[in-house]
Amino acid sequence: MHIYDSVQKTKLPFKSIVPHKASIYICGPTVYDDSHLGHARSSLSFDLLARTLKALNYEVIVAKNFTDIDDKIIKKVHETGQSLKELTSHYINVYRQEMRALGVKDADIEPKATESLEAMESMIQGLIDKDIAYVVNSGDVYFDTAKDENYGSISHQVVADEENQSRVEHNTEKRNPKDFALWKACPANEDICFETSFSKGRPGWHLECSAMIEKHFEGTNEYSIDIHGGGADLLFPHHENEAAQSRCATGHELSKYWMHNGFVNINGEKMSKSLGNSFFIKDALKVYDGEVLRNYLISIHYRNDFNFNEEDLLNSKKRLDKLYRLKKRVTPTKSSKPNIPFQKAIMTAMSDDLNISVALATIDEMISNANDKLDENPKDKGLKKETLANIEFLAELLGFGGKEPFSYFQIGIDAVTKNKIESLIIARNEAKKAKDYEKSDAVRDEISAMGISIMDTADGTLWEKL
RNA sequence: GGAGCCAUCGCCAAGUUGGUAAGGCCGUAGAUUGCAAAUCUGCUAUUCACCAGUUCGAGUCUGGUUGGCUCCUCCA
Repeated sequence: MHIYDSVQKTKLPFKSIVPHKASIYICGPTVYDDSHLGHARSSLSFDLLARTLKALNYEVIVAKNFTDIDDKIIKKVHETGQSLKELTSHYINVYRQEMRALGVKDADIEPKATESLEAMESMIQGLIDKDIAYVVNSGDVYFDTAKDENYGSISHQVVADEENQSRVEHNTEKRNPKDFALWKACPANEDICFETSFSKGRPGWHLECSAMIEKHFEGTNEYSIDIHGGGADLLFPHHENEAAQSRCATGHELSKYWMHNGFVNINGEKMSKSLGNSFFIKDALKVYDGEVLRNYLISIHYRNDFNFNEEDLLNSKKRLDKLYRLKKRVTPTKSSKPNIPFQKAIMTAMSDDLNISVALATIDEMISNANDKLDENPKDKGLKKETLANIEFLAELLGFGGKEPFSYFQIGIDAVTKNKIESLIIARNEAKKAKDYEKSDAVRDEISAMGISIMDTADGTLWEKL
């Protein structure tokens, strides 16, 4: 397995800190709003990573956090009148459902910030004791970046004169403009806050992840985890700060490898909350099946920017349709073992920093070969069994192709419509038998008008929803 | 202002140690079919934004130019 490390900016062979085990931590969502396609892509990217490592016989532990306390959440609590718990658990549940709809496997550990306050407090206290962190009059606790000589080694952002360059207004109590909050004291009129030895307040965003990683992973004396993942926008300052805190708190590096996924753009523009052009997963799922959406979102390498548009989505759906048509041809049958060269080719591609394009090309080739052979010998049982095994292998590794093929082509069709289609097909076949092609074509037009495509095969007339 | 990424056929897109351009969509010719659809086969980039350099040889390395994007502010 080779993965691209964003810190060293090069592809590196993956050597886990404990042999045959891989620990992965992914920065999850802040739960105050619905998730958008960017969250989906990030999740999908690391889902693919975890699945690939599992297929390579690693024992994989994935942790993905929920940031369930921060200013935006507090603001929304006050706006809606809901309790903190009501609000955050709602969005956590929605997130989980949406991720499942996209075929993302649940993380093994899903820590919440509010359930990790002790770990945070002790990490902060430890940094204060070492004089790496300091408490200011307001009660805020800041990290003194000047105390960490490796600060900047993650993102390579060397901000020499940040005070002049930055557009941020700095708290004048900070020792250094680069210093960032580990803990934010709450205003007197704020009741959503937590008591600690240094002040009543809430955790800083960067600190949460560091504390949760230390809480849930054992690590070694070199690293806490193998891979830390997240969106490309988190590299700086979020991951830089995480790394600094952890380095100073534990005496070793936080993560051996850092991976960052690219953005999802809509109309060539970055999708973000502040731009207000978010495409929410819930809205996408109203129009497209979760598996189709997954297949599309993973079809472009995770580090590239992703330009979402319907034409490309339909293109990728066509490839998935072909896979399911092949599955239909080999159903029903019992699977045997996947074809070894095929399996190897897919694993080689995915082991190369998740080279999905090569994997997809390999799948297209497998489909083409299988169809070709089935054209020659439709009753080739051995081929059918192997083909089904190939598809099942893909379903496990890439998370698509696992559905029963006939139902795949009937997604969104209710029983009444289904009956109507089937009776029309019978009517058409009767007309065909009588060689009344004018009538049979008219019936076909009627079926097409319903958005259904039909195809005459040796096994009878099959239909698909377009 | 600082840091960095990207530019390959009409569209999407692969191309780790430089060795002579994967795959999909679309289009097109054919096999098959009552006609379609599906499936299969053939064809479809002397060329990788542009210029210069290194080299026997560069899409791949170096320098520059142009164009697009991101981070430095909550953000996946």
